[in-house]
Amino acid sequence: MQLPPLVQTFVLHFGEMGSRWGINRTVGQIYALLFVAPQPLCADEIVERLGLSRSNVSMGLKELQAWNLVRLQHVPGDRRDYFSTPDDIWQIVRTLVEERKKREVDPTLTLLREILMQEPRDAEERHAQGRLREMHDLFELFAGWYGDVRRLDTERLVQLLSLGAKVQKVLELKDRLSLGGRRRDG
Amino acid sequence: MQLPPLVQTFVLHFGEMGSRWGINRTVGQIYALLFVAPQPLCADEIVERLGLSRSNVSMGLKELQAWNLVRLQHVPGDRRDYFSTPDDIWQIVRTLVEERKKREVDPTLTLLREILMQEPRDAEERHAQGRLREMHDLFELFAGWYGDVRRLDTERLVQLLSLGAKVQKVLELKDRLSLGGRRRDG
DNA sequence: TCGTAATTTCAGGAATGACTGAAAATTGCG
DNA sequence: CGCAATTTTCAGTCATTCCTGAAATTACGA
Repeated sequence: MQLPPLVQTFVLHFGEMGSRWGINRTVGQIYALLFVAPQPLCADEIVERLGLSRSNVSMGLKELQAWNLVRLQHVPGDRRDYFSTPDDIWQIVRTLVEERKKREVDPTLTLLREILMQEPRDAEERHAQGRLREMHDLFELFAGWYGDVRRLDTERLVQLLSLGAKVQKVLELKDRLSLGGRRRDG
Repeated sequence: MQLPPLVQTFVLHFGEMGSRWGINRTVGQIYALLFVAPQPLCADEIVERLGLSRSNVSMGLKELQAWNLVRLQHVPGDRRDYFSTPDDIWQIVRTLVEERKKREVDPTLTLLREILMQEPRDAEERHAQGRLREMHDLFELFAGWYGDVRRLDTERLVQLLSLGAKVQKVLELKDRLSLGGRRRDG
């Protein structure tokens, strides 16, 4: 591995983190390298810097493309593919969350709905359905929140996150101001 | 595997999902089973229902305990340990997020801070630090938001999530009402 | 269309992680 | 304390995933 020490530390850490996230170590390392690179890299450059085989890098890049996490670019007069991550880190976050939702949350919701449609055969199944309904409602709540929030432009999103729980204060203020308005409960 | 069909569907799915999350399939299955069980189960019951070896179940339960995801209980007049998940699903969510933060976010933040303390040796390292500062700030933002929000009681948290981006509307209202107050930009 | 550069595929080997049974350790009771 | 029930540990085996080099395929310019 032929990297500046500072970059190497990060690449190794990110590779390990990747493996705790169902992403394999190599893919994590490739992504980390692209993330900090000042300009797009071609596969051979990645091979050289990370000390992986050419085919491994090819597969890793393919996986990252399947996740929409890297962009493919071309340098004029050069036939090789060059890869980079979006400059805007928020774009990365949005893609990551979107893809994970698509692969994990949505199928789980589908399955939960199917299970909840079934007729319970006995008390045990009835109890299980109750629990799974709780889980279903939880996932729906998160999915709904996310569906809403992802539409915010980044500036407003950051504003919201910066407020944290202080939003609560604003809501209380609102409640006091608009008691005549529509209420959630009742 | 000796389970009601409805439960089996869920257990198998959850096991697969677990393996996309750095949790092994067996541990995922054990957790799923405990989650839907109407009463606490002892290790032998888990062995019987999931068709795993006794030692495998023992290791799985140990891991779940390390994550604070299961509770150990005792039945009077019975020496065996019985395990269950919290009745309150929000307690489960809180634990899960808390543990993942502790194991993944916090160490990453520590590493990023260390990297940012170093003196860059060249333009490449300088650029990498710039990118890593962006990542650091992003993680800090999320960590701060989470640190705030986790203190909310569940009712208020649900209220907040239900609102979704409509919170934005309330914030705009607030801005209009309190123009004399502190402003974020400027 | 040919030739070359670049990329992808894939079968097999390497490494990692999961699972098991047997044995050791622990626990609670008489 | 001694015993039996229960749990845990661990070395070995099994399964899965990862990684590689060689060969096939694709893409492009002349």
